[in-house]
Amino acid sequence: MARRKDHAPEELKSMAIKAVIEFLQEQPADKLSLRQVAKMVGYSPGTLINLFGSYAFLILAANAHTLDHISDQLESSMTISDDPKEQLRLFANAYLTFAVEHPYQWQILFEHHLDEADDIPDWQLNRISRLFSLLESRLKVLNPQSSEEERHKASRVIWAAVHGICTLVIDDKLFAQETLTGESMIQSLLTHYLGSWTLPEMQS
Amino acid sequence: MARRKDHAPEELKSMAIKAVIEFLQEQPADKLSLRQVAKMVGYSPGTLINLFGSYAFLILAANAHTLDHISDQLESSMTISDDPKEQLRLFANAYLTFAVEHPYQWQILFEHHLDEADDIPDWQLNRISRLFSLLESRLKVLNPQSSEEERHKASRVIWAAVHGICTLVIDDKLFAQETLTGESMIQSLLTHYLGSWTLPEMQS
DNA sequence: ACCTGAACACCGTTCAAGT
DNA sequence: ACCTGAACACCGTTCAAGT
Repeated sequence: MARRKDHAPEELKSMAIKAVIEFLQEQPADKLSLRQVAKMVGYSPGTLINLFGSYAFLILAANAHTLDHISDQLESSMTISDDPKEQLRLFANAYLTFAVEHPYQWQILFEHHLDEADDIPDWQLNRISRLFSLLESRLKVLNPQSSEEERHKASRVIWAAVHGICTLVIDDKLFAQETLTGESMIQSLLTHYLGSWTLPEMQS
Repeated sequence: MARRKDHAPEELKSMAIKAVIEFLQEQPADKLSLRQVAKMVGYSPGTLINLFGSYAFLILAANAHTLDHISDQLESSMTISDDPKEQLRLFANAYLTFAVEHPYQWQILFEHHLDEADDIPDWQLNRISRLFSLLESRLKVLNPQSSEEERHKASRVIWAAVHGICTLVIDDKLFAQETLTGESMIQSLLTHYLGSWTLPEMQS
């Protein structure tokens, strides 16, 4: 008794993505399944596979949505201040805030490993490189004498460090005293790393 | 036709753990399954569940093994030098090296989230806090005036940062030029963070 | 053209039955 | 006492059949 629902493909796609993200607000990724999502949107599992190609690609589409959301938040967080140092702090804290408030949604963004065959989609590359550009431009204001290569490296070191702080804070794997918050770690990281990096005789 | 194999429980346990780790040298965690492990050791899935309690606890036991292995490597890496700065660099690089050489085994160590109900086992707490102590003692040599709280924080910032570098290097999510290696990122991190952190007027 | 529902090959877990 | 094998309730994916 196959019954045609009146949803355009694109409409159904965004419904499925929305369902995934909704689910991840309360339950971890390993509790999620294609059949669950299908039930949520009122279609059969096969239909979703027809639409997205596979369950893995559905997750990938949801991750695209998440990444858009995050980059919007990060960009707008920067507008609060004009001081480049403060902007970097806001940037990093906005990232931490998202991770803490949506841990399961954030985790699946990095724990969903697609098969090595298919490469990273373009949209992801563009989003990320835009965020790195923002970091690099703030670094240039902080240290105009720095080379492009130095800023390239520094932006990635900072981003990886902030990312690591978020990961371990969420998983509670820091075995730290309660006084040690993610924010104060970011503060420490930026203060000291940038403190040295912006010195005139800075190198590498 | 149930046939009793002549393996003591502890023997079978270590066989299963070994099988898990062997598997993860070549295939990612999501390809692994209890039934696979059972086949490898020549027992039924139910037997392994009887032994470990669940599949999740089998993975946890394998992770305990991995953590032992890593902490051994980290500790011995430090003995190569007497310079505390160099020791920290060796420490971090040993961590990176393990992650790069055993990516799937390393990933499952952090991507295996047990249910929030059961807490972190003691062995893990001990192993990790020992590694943090090592970091903190090197920091004390570098900056004897620092307070215990400052070293507590700095050790966690450095560890989280190095961890983040490893994560993103393995997943190739840095969108970096080929000249930018994990080692050079660690170098940059330690040089600049410690450069500022060891200054006399250091604070927080 | 679009969608379903049954089938397939998996999965972790349980437990009565075998030795 | 120890282990198995069938059963159970899941899973992603495929595809002939329905509308």
